Amino acid sequence: MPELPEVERVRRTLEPHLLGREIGPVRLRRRDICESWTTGPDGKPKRVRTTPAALLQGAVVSDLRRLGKQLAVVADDGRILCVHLGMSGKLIWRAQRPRVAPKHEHALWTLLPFNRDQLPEYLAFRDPRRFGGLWTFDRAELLESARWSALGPDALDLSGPHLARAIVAAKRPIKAALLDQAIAAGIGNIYADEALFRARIHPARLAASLTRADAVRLAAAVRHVLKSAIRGGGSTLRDYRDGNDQPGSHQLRHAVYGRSGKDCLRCRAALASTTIAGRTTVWCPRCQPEA
DNA sequence: AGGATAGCCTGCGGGC
DNA sequence: TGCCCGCAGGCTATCC
Repeated sequence: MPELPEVERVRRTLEPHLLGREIGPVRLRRRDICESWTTGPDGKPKRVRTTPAALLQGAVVSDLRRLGKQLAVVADDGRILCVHLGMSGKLIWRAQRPRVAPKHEHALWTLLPFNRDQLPEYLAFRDPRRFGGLWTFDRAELLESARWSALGPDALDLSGPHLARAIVAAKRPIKAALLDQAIAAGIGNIYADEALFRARIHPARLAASLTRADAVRLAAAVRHVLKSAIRGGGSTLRDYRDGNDQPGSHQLRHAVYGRSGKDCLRCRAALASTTIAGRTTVWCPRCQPEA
């Protein structure tokens, strides 16, 4: 699924289509992919049935925000829609409504035209595996308090000192810590491996065993790898498409992910692979020593 | 209490 | 050709 760079590409490609737009009729085909919350009389969040209004029908989009792998469509009246793409989710702008709804297209928003002589456009959420989903809140602060507060800083801003502090006592592999969204939001399996390779740190090393210098180097590698992937349009292994349905090309630049058994691009040693935190992990035994 | 593991889903590619 | 298996970019609930 999309990790931070892919979600950021979706955000950037959808921005021109959505900002300032009024949302028309909304169609939710599968109710079970969406969760809606309002502020109760006691001020506490209250789960409610999803309505078209909760899905921003009638609202004007004022902002498109991202934290880690999550995207939020902000309306000018405070309503907010959070989208998580999971493994196979796509959020795609369409110039026309398809004659037949594509399989697994769970939600479709009408984007009203800016001028009367133009036709409406559409925004579609499609997610075959349904690991992703939609969350709506009647106030933007609810998204922060109910959902985004569980996330660490966005991985694009991950600082060495923050990472060092977060892992100082962590008795798990450093790769598992990188995948933990509470430590930094946005890193997934691809970019965890790529960042560890760049920082020359073995993925199975106990997180607490990293020196402060290691952590500083690793945080810089995370930022570099993510920024480079954003420039490359994200990684399209199979499914990923940006908001305009275009694939990325950064997969061509992966140094280790998906290259098990192939030569290390730095030293020519054969890349090794194993399972860490339940995920396939690839590294160079020579460039990323165990010690 | 933190950390590992199974489970949620569909689709695709490889091997037989 | 076709079927079955394993595997996939994420996260959570559950167990130890």
